[in-house]
Amino acid sequence: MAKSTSSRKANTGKPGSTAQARIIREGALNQARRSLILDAARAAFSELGLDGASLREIAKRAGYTPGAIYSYFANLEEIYGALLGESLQRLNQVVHDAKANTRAKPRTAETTELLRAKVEAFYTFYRDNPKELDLGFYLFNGTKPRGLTPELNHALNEQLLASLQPVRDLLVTSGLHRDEATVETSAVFAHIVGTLVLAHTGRIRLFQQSPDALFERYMNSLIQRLPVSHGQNFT
Amino acid sequence: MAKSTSSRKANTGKPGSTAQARIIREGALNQARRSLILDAARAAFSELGLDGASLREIAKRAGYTPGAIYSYFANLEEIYGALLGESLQRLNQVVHDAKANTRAKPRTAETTELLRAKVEAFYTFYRDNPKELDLGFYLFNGTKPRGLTPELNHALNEQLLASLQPVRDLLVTSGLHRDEATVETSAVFAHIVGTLVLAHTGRIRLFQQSPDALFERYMNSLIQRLPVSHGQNFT
Amino acid sequence: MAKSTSSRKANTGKPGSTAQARIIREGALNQARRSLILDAARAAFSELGLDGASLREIAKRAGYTPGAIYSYFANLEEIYGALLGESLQRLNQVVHDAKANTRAKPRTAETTELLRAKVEAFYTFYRDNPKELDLGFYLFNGTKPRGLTPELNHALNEQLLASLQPVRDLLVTSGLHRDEATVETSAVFAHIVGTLVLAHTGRIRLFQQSPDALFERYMNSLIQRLPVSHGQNFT
Amino acid sequence: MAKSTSSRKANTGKPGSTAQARIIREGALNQARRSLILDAARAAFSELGLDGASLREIAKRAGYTPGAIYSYFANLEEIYGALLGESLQRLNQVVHDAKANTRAKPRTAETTELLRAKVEAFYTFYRDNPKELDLGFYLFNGTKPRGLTPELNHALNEQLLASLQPVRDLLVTSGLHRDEATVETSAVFAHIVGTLVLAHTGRIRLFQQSPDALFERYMNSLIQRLPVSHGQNFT
DNA sequence: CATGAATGAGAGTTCATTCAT
DNA sequence: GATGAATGAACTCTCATTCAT
Repeated sequence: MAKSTSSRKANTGKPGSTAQARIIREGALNQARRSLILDAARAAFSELGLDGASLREIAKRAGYTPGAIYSYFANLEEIYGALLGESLQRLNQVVHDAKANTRAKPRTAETTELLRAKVEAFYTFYRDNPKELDLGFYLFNGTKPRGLTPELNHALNEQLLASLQPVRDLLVTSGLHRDEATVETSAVFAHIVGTLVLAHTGRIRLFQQSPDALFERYMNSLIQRLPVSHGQNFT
Repeated sequence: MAKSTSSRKANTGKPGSTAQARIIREGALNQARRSLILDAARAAFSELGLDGASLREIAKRAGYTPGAIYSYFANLEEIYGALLGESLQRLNQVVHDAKANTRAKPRTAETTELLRAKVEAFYTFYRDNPKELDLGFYLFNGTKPRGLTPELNHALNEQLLASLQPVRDLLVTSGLHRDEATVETSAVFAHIVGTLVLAHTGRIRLFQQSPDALFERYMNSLIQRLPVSHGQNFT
Repeated sequence: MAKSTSSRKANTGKPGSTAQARIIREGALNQARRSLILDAARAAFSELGLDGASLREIAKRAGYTPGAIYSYFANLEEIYGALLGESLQRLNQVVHDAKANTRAKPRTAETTELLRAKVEAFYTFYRDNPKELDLGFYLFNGTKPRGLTPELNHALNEQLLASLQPVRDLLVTSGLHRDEATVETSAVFAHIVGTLVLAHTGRIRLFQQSPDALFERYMNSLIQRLPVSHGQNFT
Repeated sequence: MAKSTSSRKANTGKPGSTAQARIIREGALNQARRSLILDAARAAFSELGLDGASLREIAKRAGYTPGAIYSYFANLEEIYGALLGESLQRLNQVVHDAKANTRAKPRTAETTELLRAKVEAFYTFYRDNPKELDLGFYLFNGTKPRGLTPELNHALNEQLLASLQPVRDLLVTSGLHRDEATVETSAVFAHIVGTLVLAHTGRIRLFQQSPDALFERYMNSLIQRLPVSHGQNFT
């Protein structure tokens, strides 16, 4: 059946454009419109929160009728999943792209500075996109068990792990045992999440603290605790 | 309220009771029924999560009809607010009641052990009542403080601060400068929140970590960093 | 909880009317409004068929908003079930009330004439309320498995059996063995259903037949086959 | 249609073929694809029932997209109509092909046995294809002939009559007056339909009967009532 | 105080059908 | 002929809140 569809399709291509070209073109269009919807979803979500990002609202913002959305996504949760997937992909990119700031201290330990840069990239990403942090937490097992197929859940988890992998690797490079590196990665992740959650919910102001300061403090202490190359030990 | 003491209810007051006595008595009754509703709300909320704790559900569990709830609370969010207030009160109690575990090391630095006990009480409270952590985050979702009056918001914040005050005090006692103690309190709060958020959303399993281990690790490092009385320095 | 509700309710009755009286009154009101909705549902169903009898349509006809219906019925299927239950109750009544027409043949076998009257009552009921025949068939296992709890299904089946019980009893009285009476009851039921289905779908006109004639023909042959008292054999 | 032979398709006609030949060939193609769709529809319908046989589902099973269906059928109901037409055609075939089972009783009255065979073929057809019985009833639901054109309706009726014609003819051959044969044909049709409707809706189980037994019982009584050639009376 | 029927808005989803390509 | 995105209307159902009683 699937075969017969494609063969039929293959024969109906407009003259001058191969079937394959059309498929690619249409696939691109499709992808673009999916993106359009995801943009609308992200905007709705970021302005109104998860509860406000109803299918109707997303459709309205995307310039669609509600039913039209179902041409691109099977259901609302698939949109949420796609949104989170996109977010994690950007996070991944950001962390991977992060480079050590060697401007000020040219001859210091590069590993340490790279580690700092990567963790900071992670921190900054969620600091500046607060809702994307919510997205993951709202979506999964925890507070609001919003479906998600096990496969998607798994894939998303992998993406998250991948984002933190460079951090762990650098911790190992810095002399930490692998297990210890994993623990430290979890800890720094937890610290960042905690700091940002408090910041986003206005709790951090209670202590007249800034999230940036808290984060930097933790980062410094982390680096201090590393066995080698804190930058000071080879004057 | 004055209106509600209508003609057909006027003669239900017991004879021989002054108006004031009746008001007090009724106020107490009122308070009791508010509690009843809050109990129902807490149960519903803890079993079904925020989404499941609809007004209908709460009313049903409290043995009331939906409309009746509005005699005690202006709206659903006021219930949530009250719930959070209650939660923070319990948290306060728990932290204040926490005693140093001096069983094993009778002559060790009590301050340090008391600090550990208090922070642990805080941690344990939220670890064992995960939904109560959610509550605060849902209610004060950054830009969207869900219908809480500024006064209530302020009061709740004060309660939270009060819960952590003992921790800050002990940090000062331990030799930290006041500002530094505040920062450290924020940091430990953030770490706990982060750890638990990751735990509740299943994220911590990704790293094959347990929240307890992560917490204890942080706690130990915190105590290590204190200027005095780590228990080792006066053999 | 249930107890506390009722006790509370008991104390709030208006003066001059006992709580019980109010409950009865309100129960009656409730019942009346349920009836109103069922009337609307029956009308919608009879005019538009099952597909047209949407909850919206029923609500509109009853003068309600869709949501209001849910104060009286848990869901649409419960309405259908109630409709069918009501229908079967009327059928039961009609069959039970059917009396032998002894006007013309005063000294003939009463049993036979009573049998004829009962079966005819059954036939006439569905002939004159064609949609109510559909209702049962659409509702159950068959064509459109529209839910229905097993309990309700069972209850409805019992009602249907009860309607035909008098027929079976009279067949036994007429000398048929019990098993044979059951078979004959099924057969006559099937024949009536078939005749009416063909009539309602316009199929019977194809043969230029009238359902009444077909029915009477079958009835006569049935009576002819009875072992005793056809009315002619004891001049 | 003329429009559809558009410029880009004009040169797809094989060279050397006359316009008429092409029309015929295309007509055949058309017919074949209609069949393809009807096959899909029948499968969907027989597996999922009328409600499940949505246009989307049919299209999917046929390897088409929804819009493509409209090249072959004006709307969904036309598909249903065609499906019913096809069904009746098969019914016709089945009845016509039915031969007397003369194996056991070689010298018995052939007419009677042939009659039995034909009626049984009719019965068996609908017993084994229950959904096809539904089809007719859904389509011609009394007051609401679901979108069938009068012509189609007429044609379908003729097909149904034709299926039963052999039965009527054999009844005449068996000695029944023509009118009486028509009545009996209607009656047996009604009985079969009633029996099967009860069977398909699970109603027959209420009486612990099997449809086959009920049918055979009726068939025997019918043959018994025939004026001649029951096979026993002319040794 | 308490009831609970009712509102009105909105949720996600499905569908036959249309039409530009 | 065929695509498949899009419409628009419909679907059942849930909810916080109101208000006459």
